[in-house]
Amino acid sequence: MTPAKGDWREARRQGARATLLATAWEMVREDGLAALSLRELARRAGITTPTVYAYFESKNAIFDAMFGEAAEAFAQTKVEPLDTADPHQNLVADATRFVEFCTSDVARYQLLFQHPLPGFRPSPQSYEPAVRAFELTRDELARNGVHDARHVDVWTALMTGLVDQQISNDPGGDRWSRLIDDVVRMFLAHCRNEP
Amino acid sequence: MTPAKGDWREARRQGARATLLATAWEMVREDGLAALSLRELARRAGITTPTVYAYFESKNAIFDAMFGEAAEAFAQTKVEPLDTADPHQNLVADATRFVEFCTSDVARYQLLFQHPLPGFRPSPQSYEPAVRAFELTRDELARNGVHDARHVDVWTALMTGLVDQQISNDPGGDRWSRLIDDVVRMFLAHCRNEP
DNA sequence: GTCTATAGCTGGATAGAC
DNA sequence: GTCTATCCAGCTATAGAC
Repeated sequence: MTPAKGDWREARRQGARATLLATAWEMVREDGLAALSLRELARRAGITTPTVYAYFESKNAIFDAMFGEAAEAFAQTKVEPLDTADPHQNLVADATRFVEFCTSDVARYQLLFQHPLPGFRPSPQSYEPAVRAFELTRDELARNGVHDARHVDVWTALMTGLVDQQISNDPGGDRWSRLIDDVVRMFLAHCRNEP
Repeated sequence: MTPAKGDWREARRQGARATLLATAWEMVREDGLAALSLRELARRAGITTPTVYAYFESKNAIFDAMFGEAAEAFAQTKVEPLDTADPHQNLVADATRFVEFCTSDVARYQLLFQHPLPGFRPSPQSYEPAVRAFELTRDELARNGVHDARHVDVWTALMTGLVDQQISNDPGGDRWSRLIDDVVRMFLAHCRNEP
């Protein structure tokens, strides 16, 4: 058994890590992923730059931890059960959650689904929750009778397209997110007609 | 009338500018937009850093000129006439050109349609060809009986989604670009059913 | 674990000679 | 227009005292 003293230390350590990550999220939300600097991160957290290295071995280790948090948050959006017994309505709800998840934190979306950081690849551990979450979307589509891999790809393109246009051309608005209903109807009609 | 000597000088100057821009495109294609550095640009072009400032007043001026070239190239994809008399087939051809244009040069696509450079806004002159080109897509949709603004937004989301997934998850392949046919059929059927 | 100090690099931009 | 030389700022990361 680990002694209690060690637990305290470890808890303190994890708390400090969490504080740094929260501060890092603040920064990338304000100025984009590329603008994360360890100096500014340390300054905001009230420590000095070298101390950051007591908690993360490199800048990429910070991004990896952030990626892990983002993937976990994404997986979390899938566990709360959808409300209705109607598969169509559940798919709409799933899409709504997805678009909301992405547009509510653009930096998180970019870190998770685009690859805007040259030289950074998430570790398998950080990546795993995202894969798990994607499987659940496949299940949701299957309950709507959508099994064809091509149709699944059309679905991901549709979701990404709505998010991308919303972020790029109407940030903070709902010009594209309000189209979810139409788009789901269009998609399911298409899959039914061309199985 | 401008004397011939001035014309030579001006032509030389424009040629040097063009060389620098071509080199800049090379660099951003290799390493992304954020990786453009004036030192490296000068090195590759065989001049020194201060000389770059003889042709562009700042780094953002270079990005603006690149944006202008990208917008002009985009407009150019719209002027070659589409082949058939069938509006549906023309829309497919238009979509194919668009996806090809975007996926064949990711950096150009990002510069033109996403906004990945904090602090950079294209000048109106550079932006104008892109607006012109978008109007032509609206016309193409109108010839297919699509007039509703919501439907136009669904169209742009579809195109962006295909491009985005193709770039992010199958670079160099055709996993999403080959879905254009299906997607256009899906879209037009939807617009016909819900006018 | 936290600090001071600093190495070592890269960046955009400018001064001034030629 | 082109150069050398330089300024000033930013960055990641490390050494070593405490």
